Amino acid sequence: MLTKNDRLGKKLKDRGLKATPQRLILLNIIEECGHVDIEFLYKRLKETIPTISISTVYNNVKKLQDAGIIKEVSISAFKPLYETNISEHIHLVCIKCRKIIDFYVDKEEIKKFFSSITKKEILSFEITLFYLCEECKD
Amino acid sequence: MLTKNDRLGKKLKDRGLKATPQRLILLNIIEECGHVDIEFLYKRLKETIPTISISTVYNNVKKLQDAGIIKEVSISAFKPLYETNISEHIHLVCIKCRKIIDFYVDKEEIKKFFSSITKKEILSFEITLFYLCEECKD
DNA sequence: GTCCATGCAAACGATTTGCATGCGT
DNA sequence: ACGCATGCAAATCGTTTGCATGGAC
Repeated sequence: MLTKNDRLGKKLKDRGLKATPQRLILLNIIEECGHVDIEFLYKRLKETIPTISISTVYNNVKKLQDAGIIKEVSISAFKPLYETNISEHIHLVCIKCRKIIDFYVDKEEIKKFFSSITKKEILSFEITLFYLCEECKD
Repeated sequence: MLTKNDRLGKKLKDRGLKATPQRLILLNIIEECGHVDIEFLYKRLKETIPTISISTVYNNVKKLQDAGIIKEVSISAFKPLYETNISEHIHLVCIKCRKIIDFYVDKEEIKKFFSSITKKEILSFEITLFYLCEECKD
């Protein structure tokens, strides 16, 4: 039975990165909170490690990105966000509360749909859909 | 018969913005070049108006965005880009030469497709597709 | 002992703001 | 004459870098 920290530590070591407390907590925050920006990460990290430096946050986010452990999300009117979800999915954004949720799709189905529309071989995609979530419909 | 400047000037005045030379040329550059960043705009504007200030570029880009005349494009690994195209379309990005082209779609068809997949009423979308363009296939 | 990550401070780049000037109406 | 846009400089914000320290292997 692997603890959460063991699992996150393994994730890091598998890519040749040391499993420091800073990195474990950072990964944990991203996993739990979904789509977070640098500022949010820094604030949350400081709760556990009050001495953490903002440069450590930036440096680690970049390292984890390069290692393919986290991914940057670009959505207009949002700051760059980070997520641990590597598998292909699309984002659903509520136009009112701005909450972002992941929606898993059949990657091949999406690629096929757009290949047929564009008459080009689509290799990958970034898709954000805007809607009004249940809570905001009231 | 409207000249290009008349047309761009009207676009500005219709939204309550003055049609200054800086704004007319800025709009003209975005229209001609498609997806441009601030730096590119500034360099190109200086060719015609050598005294133009970078703050004028920033301020005008923001004003035109607020007025709905130009739109910001967010794509991972790209700086924020601006386009005059307001009508809904998707972006095709070559993974090799990074050239971006617009592809016009039937908005309703796209919304219907994703509404049926997600079981939610999709109101709008931001879609970027990655592919290998003809020139780069060699 | 070596390597790498950290925290701090300084540097840097991008963007915003305040203000004096000047143009267009 | 008035209001807004401009250009400049300074201020600010976000991000990166250099470096000394310290911990893990």
